[in-house]
Amino acid sequence: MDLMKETHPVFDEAEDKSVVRCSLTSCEKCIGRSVSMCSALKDDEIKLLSDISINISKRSKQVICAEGEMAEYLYNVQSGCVRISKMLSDGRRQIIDFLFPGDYFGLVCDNGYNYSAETITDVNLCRMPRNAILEKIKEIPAFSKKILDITIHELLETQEQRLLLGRKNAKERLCSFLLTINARSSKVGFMKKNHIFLPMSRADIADYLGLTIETVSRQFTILAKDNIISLENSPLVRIIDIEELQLIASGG
Amino acid sequence: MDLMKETHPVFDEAEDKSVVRCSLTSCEKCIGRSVSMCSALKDDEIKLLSDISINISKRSKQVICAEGEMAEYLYNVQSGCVRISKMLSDGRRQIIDFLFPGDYFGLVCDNGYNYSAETITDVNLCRMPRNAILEKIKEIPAFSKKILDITIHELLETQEQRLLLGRKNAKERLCSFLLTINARSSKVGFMKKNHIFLPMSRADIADYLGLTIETVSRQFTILAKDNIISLENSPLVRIIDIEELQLIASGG
DNA sequence: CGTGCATTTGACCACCTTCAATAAAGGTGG
DNA sequence: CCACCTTTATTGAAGGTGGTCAAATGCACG
Repeated sequence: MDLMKETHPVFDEAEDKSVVRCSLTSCEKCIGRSVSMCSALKDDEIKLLSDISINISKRSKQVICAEGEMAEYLYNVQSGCVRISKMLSDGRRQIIDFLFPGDYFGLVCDNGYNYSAETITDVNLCRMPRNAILEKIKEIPAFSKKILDITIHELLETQEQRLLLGRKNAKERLCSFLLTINARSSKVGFMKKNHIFLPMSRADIADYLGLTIETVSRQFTILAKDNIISLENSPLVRIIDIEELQLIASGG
Repeated sequence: MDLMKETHPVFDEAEDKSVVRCSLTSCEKCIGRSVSMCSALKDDEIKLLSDISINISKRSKQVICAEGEMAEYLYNVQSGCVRISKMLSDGRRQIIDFLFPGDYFGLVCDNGYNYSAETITDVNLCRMPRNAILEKIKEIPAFSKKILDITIHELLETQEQRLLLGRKNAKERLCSFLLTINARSSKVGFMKKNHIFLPMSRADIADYLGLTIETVSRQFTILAKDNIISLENSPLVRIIDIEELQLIASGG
């Protein structure tokens, strides 16, 4: 049974007791209140949302939702790291994004979810019914505008990523990745300057960058040998030469 | 001077006389009125928009706007084909999308345009001031919702494209491309069933698919030899075996 | 201290790119 | 209308970047 849990992360007996009704106080403390879509809502509007939202805790390596599944809910990441990905029938995988506190997912889909979402670390989520959100979008212009702004920003990043996948080499891809993660985690503010925490595996990074595990590992080694980064304490990466990193990332 | 025109498509002495005020009747005839963002507007709202919009005609191979430039306008394609692309400093290019009648561009940017737009064929455009559109978004919920829907759809397609660029091989990429163009041009309804009109060059297709001209050309030849498509009359492609095309595109 | 998994490293290989030549198509001027 | 030139597309041969396969190392956990 322990093995089943590992290979089929859908098993999560802890789920039941980890689901709790959302309270106003939990909304007050939520990071989404200041940086995510909820920041466009007034206190009384938040109240309406919190009434239909629940807090969910999940252990790492669990499935939150699967590609193709009916899209019932929208999720906001409150703590931890989530990956969203798409798959080809033979198992080739493309990771679309790594989500950190304040990010949400589940809005962008037509009919069913167009990607799977899985936890990378232990995660706290806020789960809202999708159709209720769509109602709010129609009713509250400021909310609609905020969602649009976030979606546009997401589209910009995805277009940047297409330039990476279509035209950058392995080294340039990894440098771009490190800078992206650095910028995002420093924005959420839970890392020392120029220190990057990488909760995801080499396989995840590879599937995000359109490379293999081996190529990612080799490029890490090369960047460390060239004194551009340091890999001293494992899941942490220290950026030594950020200018050089930026130069490589942008294609020389 | 003629040479300048070729290498620097920014020169377009015909532009002045090809710019005309937008009229209500031109809005009535515009394809955007039924399929694009304008479909969310009532007649009197269209009137307000048409007052601040102008119609622009451009010859093929002209620059509409350049990456990094101040984003003043939003454009709606009324006829012809436009490509939008991003570049690396050394000239490597990634085409983000080919735009057909009914498509618009210029909304998604932060500060300046994040991509260049160039005409592939002769093109008719509707040009609107960007900040006026942003005002309308705030004022008219139905308009805001429509823009959001279009943006979400765009994001879905861009994510699908990331799976292509990150994980598909050359043959799968070209098959996916042919199916995408086929679906889009049949939606606008100006092509015979299973006939695809490809106004863009091999170089454009290559830069869209993250490949080289030669690889694209070779894959075309292979698909034709395998009787999956036919290349008889040049810019037109006929799909012979669409099921096979779909099978290859989705990774076997 | 041994097992299991992730990561690193090495050797070889394949797909796509690069370079180069040829063919076809398109545009211009005589 | 044809000759000439330019541009674009096709095809071939050689080369390189990243993939595949395999082994070794490191690390966490019982």
